[in-house]
Amino acid sequence: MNEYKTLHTLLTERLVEALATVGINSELAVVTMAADARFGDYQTNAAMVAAKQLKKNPRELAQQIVASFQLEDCSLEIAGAGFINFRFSNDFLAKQVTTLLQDARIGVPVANKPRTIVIDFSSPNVAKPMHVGHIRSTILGDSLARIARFLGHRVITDNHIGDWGTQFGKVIYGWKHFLNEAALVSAPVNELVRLYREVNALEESDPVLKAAVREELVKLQQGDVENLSIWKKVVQLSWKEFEQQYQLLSISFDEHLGESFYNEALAPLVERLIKEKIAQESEGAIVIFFHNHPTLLDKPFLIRKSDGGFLYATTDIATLEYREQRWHPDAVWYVCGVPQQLHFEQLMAVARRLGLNSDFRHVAFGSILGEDRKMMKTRSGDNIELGSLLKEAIDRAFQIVAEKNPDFSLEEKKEIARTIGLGALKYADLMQHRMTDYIFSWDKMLSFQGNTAPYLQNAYVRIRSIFRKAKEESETIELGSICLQEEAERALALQLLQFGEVIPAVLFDLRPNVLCLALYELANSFHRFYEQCPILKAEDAIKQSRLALAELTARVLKEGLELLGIGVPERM
RNA sequence: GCGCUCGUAGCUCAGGGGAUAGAGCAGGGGAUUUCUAAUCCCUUGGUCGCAGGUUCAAAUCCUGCCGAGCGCACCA
Repeated sequence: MNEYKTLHTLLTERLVEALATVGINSELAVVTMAADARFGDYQTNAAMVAAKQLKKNPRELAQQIVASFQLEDCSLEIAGAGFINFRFSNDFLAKQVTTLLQDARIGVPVANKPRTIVIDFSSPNVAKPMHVGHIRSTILGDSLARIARFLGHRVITDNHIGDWGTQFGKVIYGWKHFLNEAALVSAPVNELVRLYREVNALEESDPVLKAAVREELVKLQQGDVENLSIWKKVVQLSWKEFEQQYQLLSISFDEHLGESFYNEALAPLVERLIKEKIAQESEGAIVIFFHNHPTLLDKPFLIRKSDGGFLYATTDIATLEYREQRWHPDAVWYVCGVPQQLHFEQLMAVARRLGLNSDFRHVAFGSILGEDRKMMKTRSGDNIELGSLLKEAIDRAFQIVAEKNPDFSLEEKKEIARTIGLGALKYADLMQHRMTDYIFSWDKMLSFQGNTAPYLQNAYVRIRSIFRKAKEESETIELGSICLQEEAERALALQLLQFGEVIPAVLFDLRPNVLCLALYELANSFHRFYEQCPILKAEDAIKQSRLALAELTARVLKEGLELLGIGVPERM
């Protein structure tokens, strides 16, 4: 499959040649998918752009380009102000899509320059449950990691957990005075939260207790053996619970180097930054100013508090350096909400000043809102816990499956419910443009209509069903070479061929919603094909061709969903 | 005050220099002796927040304004 080229690549290469013949800069060889099927399969606006630069008539230039363009299986036409439209022959598309049957990568090219990419995402806080605030980072980050890996990049996923900070004073005090051992065993993080809240409440009216809490924190920071061992247990218990949730979500990390991992690096780091005149004292604290950044002029970056304590900015700088030393990354992606935009802008400015020139990207995203358009919260105003969200997704999916297929075994219903419920939850997040705030709706994400995971999974399930039936009818199932006669077949084939173009495009601006849309359109094309083109009842050659199209569709759907971190059931 | 992000159909959202601005839901009308109707087809619906500017071409880029959300010194 080395010589396989996507339709887009093929057209771009030939267009470069044609433009060269006509004497036009090859940079203008930009090919896009046609805006409308009426205009063919692909189009280029090169003639219009070139006409402007060369002060020539766009349609005449288009004529010359078309005359110089060489690709047998593609017909060209000039339309409108100077658009050039490309339309492949059915035979050519059929031939191309047939070759995909032999390709394990279903037409997705491997990156020609593999990069080392560190992806920093999820980052929950120890002794607190994960909540809605972590969901987008977790799902988005995982999907980006999967896609980057599939394209051949070296990816390191690092969960920068919040395992150090002032909250430990309260947790340790609570642990020593109010710990309920039984509760700690059954629901560890819940118990830790209870301790935190109890101490927090008492503290307000009790200055003596407040001082004692403060003392526990200081002892921890100074390395007190007992407090350190309590802290370790708290971290372990929390991580264990996080891991269960990640496992349920099929998400894993290469590293989970939390904030505490960098503790010892912080003091020398600040000293060094002061010595190098990058940081300076201001109002008792140590800060970094950005005199060369107009928008950051009045926004210093605090790296040491006036009481000597460090901040997450300090840890982030230490992390920056650690990652550089250990992995020499070409890129570092921080998958973190848009409210932290300023922090990352500052952090990246520091990185540049330190001479780090990886491609740092803040992969920002908007908030999840409730039906009232406000940040999603429980009725009492607390954050909604991830665990309860996952459970509800599965429960709701179970209801639907049980209603639709009461005869499935309980075990199968449960498994299908997990795949559908969690898939729906993930997909609802990923199908959204990441910058927009979106309104969370169970009914929408679990619907079988529209751009949802169940709709895509259903398309896959229908294909599996066809193959089960085919197997009943005859022992061997033959996938023949594909021929495209019906419009629905052609449209489906084109969608299949474009999978290999979409995947790299997702990484261009780090937006899996592009992939979601492509998969939705594929499923939609398949459903249309399914309605219009009988498969098993067709005569042999057509049957084999249509089975092949169905098989490819199933593979693309499965692979595409996999890249989103979503599974597919065999039945539903 | 400064900054960031966003204003597109009744609702939820795509589209981020190109052709007559698209989907889903909701509303209306159809299709089922079936390979899963958990689907498909048809249809109603829009001054792309407002005003300027750049361009052969602006929902898209620039400026200003209005509106919403979020950040901006010792939390993360």
